[in-house]
Amino acid sequence: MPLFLSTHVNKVDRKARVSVPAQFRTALVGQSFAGIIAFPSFREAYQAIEGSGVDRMERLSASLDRLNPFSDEHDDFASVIFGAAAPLSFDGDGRIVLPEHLRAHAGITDQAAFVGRGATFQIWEPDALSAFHEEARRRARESRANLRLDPGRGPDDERR
Amino acid sequence: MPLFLSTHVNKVDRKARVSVPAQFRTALVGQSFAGIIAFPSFREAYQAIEGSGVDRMERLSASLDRLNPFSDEHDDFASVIFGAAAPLSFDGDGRIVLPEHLRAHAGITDQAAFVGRGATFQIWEPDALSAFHEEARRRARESRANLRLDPGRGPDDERR
DNA sequence: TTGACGACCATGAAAACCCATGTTATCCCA
DNA sequence: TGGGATAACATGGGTTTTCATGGTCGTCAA
Repeated sequence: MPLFLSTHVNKVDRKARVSVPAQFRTALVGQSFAGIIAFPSFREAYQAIEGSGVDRMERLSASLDRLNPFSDEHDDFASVIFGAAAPLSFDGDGRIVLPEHLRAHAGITDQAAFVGRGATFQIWEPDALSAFHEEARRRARESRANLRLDPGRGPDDERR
Repeated sequence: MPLFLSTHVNKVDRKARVSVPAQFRTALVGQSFAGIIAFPSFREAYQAIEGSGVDRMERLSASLDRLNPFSDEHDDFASVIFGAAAPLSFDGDGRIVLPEHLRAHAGITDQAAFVGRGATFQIWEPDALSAFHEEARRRARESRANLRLDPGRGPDDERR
């Protein structure tokens, strides 16, 4: 299982290519597809791109398919995730091209920040990322304050 | 097992031919039939065309047969699916011909959107797709909670 | 004959591939 | 430990290949 750590900011050239951080690439060796799977995160709070290796997608697909192939339950989900997901293969130098709809979603123009998240990673427009970090820090401070009043909560709890 | 991802909009020419996206075709190499199986989706919510490789149809048939071979339920299901399913073979350039009854069902005239759904895909009239997609996105956000990745879980996996 | 269908060919646009370069990090040896 | 050599990596540009799309010709059947 791959492990994605730390943040790397790379340049997006005029052909919309970006180098995937070497660390991330080595985390992905041995997967059945030499590249990444990317799809727009559908959170309200921010517009980033979610990324992972194919293996994770295959597991996801298999889970959905096995449960009940024709149920309404996962119908929306399948369309939204798989329909918007793009397999982005590495070129000889470990770069991918970011499709227009993904760049638009994340507001990416000439730089992209790869943010490790453990089993997955995200791709951000650098300024949006720092703004988000700022917010996160602020919220973290607040919840630390709340901690005194409400001992059940920690900085992590609002994430899920 | 094939993995169908992203959305491709292709033209339907006056002979009702459409290119099946190259990505989808490569996902299907090695199957016992060089083409796709298509049948009208029997959902209330929308009229699209369901598509997959033969292998999946064979598996579907096998599991139906194994579970409850002589039930009425199975009977209805079998006639609806297999009766309306059409094997559409690729021509030399990877195109298929969309039969009239399928085009009518989905309202397809001069464009067809292939939407990846993991183990299967759908074929839509582009405008109908965007209408549905908007709704689906909204609903998916709300019910994100109850999805779980089957094998190899990590701390992140239950989120989406 | 007409109309549907399959095989084959042509073409423009877009994507994948290959090579070159500067820069940074890493290694090795004095 | 310093400093030069070397390898790894991010980045830019050009070139070839793939792909979607349109068309024509021939065949078989209604």
